[in-house]
Amino acid sequence: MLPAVTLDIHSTCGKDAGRFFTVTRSTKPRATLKDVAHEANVSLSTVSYVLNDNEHAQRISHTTKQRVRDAADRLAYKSNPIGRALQRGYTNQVILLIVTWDLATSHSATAMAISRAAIAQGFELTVHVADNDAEAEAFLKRHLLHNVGGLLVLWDSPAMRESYLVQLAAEGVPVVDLLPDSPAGISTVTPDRESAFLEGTRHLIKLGHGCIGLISDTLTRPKTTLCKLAGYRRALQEAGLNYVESLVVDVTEFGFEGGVSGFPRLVQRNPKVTAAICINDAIALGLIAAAGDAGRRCPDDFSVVGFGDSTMGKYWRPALTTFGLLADRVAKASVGLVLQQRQETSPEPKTILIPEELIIRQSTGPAPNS
Amino acid sequence: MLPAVTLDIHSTCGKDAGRFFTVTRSTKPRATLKDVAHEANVSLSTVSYVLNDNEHAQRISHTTKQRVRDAADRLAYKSNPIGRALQRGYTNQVILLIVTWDLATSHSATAMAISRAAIAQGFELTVHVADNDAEAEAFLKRHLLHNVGGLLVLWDSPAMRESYLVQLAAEGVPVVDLLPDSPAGISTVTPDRESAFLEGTRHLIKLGHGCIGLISDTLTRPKTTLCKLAGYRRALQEAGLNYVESLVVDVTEFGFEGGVSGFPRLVQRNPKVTAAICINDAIALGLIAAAGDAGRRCPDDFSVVGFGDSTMGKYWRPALTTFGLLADRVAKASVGLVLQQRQETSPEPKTILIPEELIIRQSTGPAPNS
DNA sequence: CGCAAAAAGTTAAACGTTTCACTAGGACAC
DNA sequence: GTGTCCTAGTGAAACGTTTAACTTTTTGCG
Repeated sequence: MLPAVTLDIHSTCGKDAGRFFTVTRSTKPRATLKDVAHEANVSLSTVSYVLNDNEHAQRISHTTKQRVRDAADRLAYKSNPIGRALQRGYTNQVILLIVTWDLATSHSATAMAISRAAIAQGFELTVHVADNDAEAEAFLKRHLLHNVGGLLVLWDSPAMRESYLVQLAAEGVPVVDLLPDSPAGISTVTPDRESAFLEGTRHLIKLGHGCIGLISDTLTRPKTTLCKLAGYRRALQEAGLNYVESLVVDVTEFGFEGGVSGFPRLVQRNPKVTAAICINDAIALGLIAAAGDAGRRCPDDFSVVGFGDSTMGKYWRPALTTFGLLADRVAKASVGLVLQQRQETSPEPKTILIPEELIIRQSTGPAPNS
Repeated sequence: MLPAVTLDIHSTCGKDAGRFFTVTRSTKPRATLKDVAHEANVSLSTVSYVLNDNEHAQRISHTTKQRVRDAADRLAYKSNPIGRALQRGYTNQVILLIVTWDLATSHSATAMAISRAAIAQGFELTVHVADNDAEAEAFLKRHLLHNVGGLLVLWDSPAMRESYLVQLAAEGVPVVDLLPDSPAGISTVTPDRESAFLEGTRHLIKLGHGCIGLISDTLTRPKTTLCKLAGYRRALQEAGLNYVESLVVDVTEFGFEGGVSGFPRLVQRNPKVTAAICINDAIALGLIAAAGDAGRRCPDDFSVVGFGDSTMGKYWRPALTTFGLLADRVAKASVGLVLQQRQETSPEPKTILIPEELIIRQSTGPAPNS
């Protein structure tokens, strides 16, 4: 009945494994509506009405209701979601599709928050991690499309999203994209990177810094980085400061090492620079470390702002000033959007920006020569 | 048809939201087996046999098979997992239930790894995060028990696991526990904490340390901590060193601050101590920080070993010597166990221990006075 | 008393699949 | 010509729900 399978578990078996207390499976099948109906001496539909507490349930007498409920209790009846889904034509399952090379980052925290939010709205969250585009494609082609309550997508490649998400949305699946640069017509929930960098740069300006660097991605900047850059430029403009190309340093390595290599390049090109804002925390910490190695203490000689509120940054010394994403709000908003799209027959795509919170710690201070 | 819902999304709406490219839902329902049968001019059952490539499919001529497959392609038929699940009586859904107060740790990494492993075996992973025991209970009572392929559990409370998991297993749900101290009769996959601490303590002894502290949990030690303690004691015993009560320090705060407060207590009670092994990375980093504050540099004056291979520890200076869990192996083993239990009618509980890898970095060095 | 309308349920079809049991038609042997 | 076996399928029940449409009984009212 069940498909055959070959196992391949290479591992040591614990010494107290198999205490010879073997669980024997009870073969007694679970109670169904039919069983309850029989037990309560009513028809199957009556049981369904009572247990779902429908509008139709008002047409059923109180005594019968009680009899049904008692019977259900006696038989420990639990409704079978499969049967229900088949009849109703939809499930309460929301799928989170993650296609990305870097899982270490906040994605998993987002996933957990989404699970919570989904549960709160009566959904259940299925997480599908794909290692590459091909796997994700296979998944979408095969499994999906059927009866799913909604689809949330964390997919690095905009091209791939373009080719699949639009089609899915057209087929009636509520799709919400969690990264910017979404295809037209797809709803998006994403952190407000521009406002964050606006606020972060403002923070540095207010501290007296007049020459502020931006440590960025590789040259082929994704939309996420462009948003951050835009915020940075707006803050400079507001304050009447010039935007200088040389203050934006592109690092090729994405993490800590990127920050380490970025510092000398930034300082060499701009001797007067006293602060920098970085596109993520790891780069920021690398920058602090490299600055320290070069004899410039943070925050006395050099201020640094990160992005992402990593645990690393929290416990680093000096503790990192950074932006925390309100993962709960992202989760709530995206699940909410799915729900909303399920209701409407021709939903209008929405973009919801979730603000990031500036967390001021020790890595930013007054400009040294002020 | 769909349940009504009230939304409550408080957030700024992006300026380029709703580019007035509205996706209109095609109302055309998806093709079913029936449609394919009609298209190919065969009976419904024939289509089922062909598309599943059953043993019965051998009784069907090659030409008919091709006709069916062509028809399915033309209609873009995709099998409906709900219908299938209802008929078969089981799903390929594995549920990961996480009930814990600390989500920041490796749980989410494990979750992602399990998702991967599940997919590789043809399952899909549903993650259910519960904030407390009551929520988890509600979930198990309501949703679960039905048609689920398996249940993986990360639940802090052993008492709760005791009361639910055993019952579930008896009802035929393959249950795998991912924390130690499992109820009797439940299969477990868990890191081999004892061997890790054995190896970690050995590492310190080999470096010449003769007085090694252990920074532990609160006094009501969970099984996880007891395992670690056992490994520590075994290593001491092997080396002919005495086990001294005062070298084991219980900290009340679980994270970084715990390490900070633990250091003075350890040193005060044992002036000769030159190294410590900690039950997690955060405590270890706190310990290093506190040691530095007290004028004892790591690793020259004081060696520290952590547990968990956090990103923090990786980029800390000095980089932390710690243990990395092979999350992929945990995932593979646990999904494998679920599969295995599904096959057997009265499965024997197994305990699989996954080894942890000692990652030697900069926070451990030769004992100072050797 | 007679009729309408409300109250309290019941019947049966439908959702999409799987699979056991059956059959129509032909080939082959005797 | 009859019986047996094989090939290539078909028919129909079953899985557990939901729900539109119907029925039966009771009550209200003139």
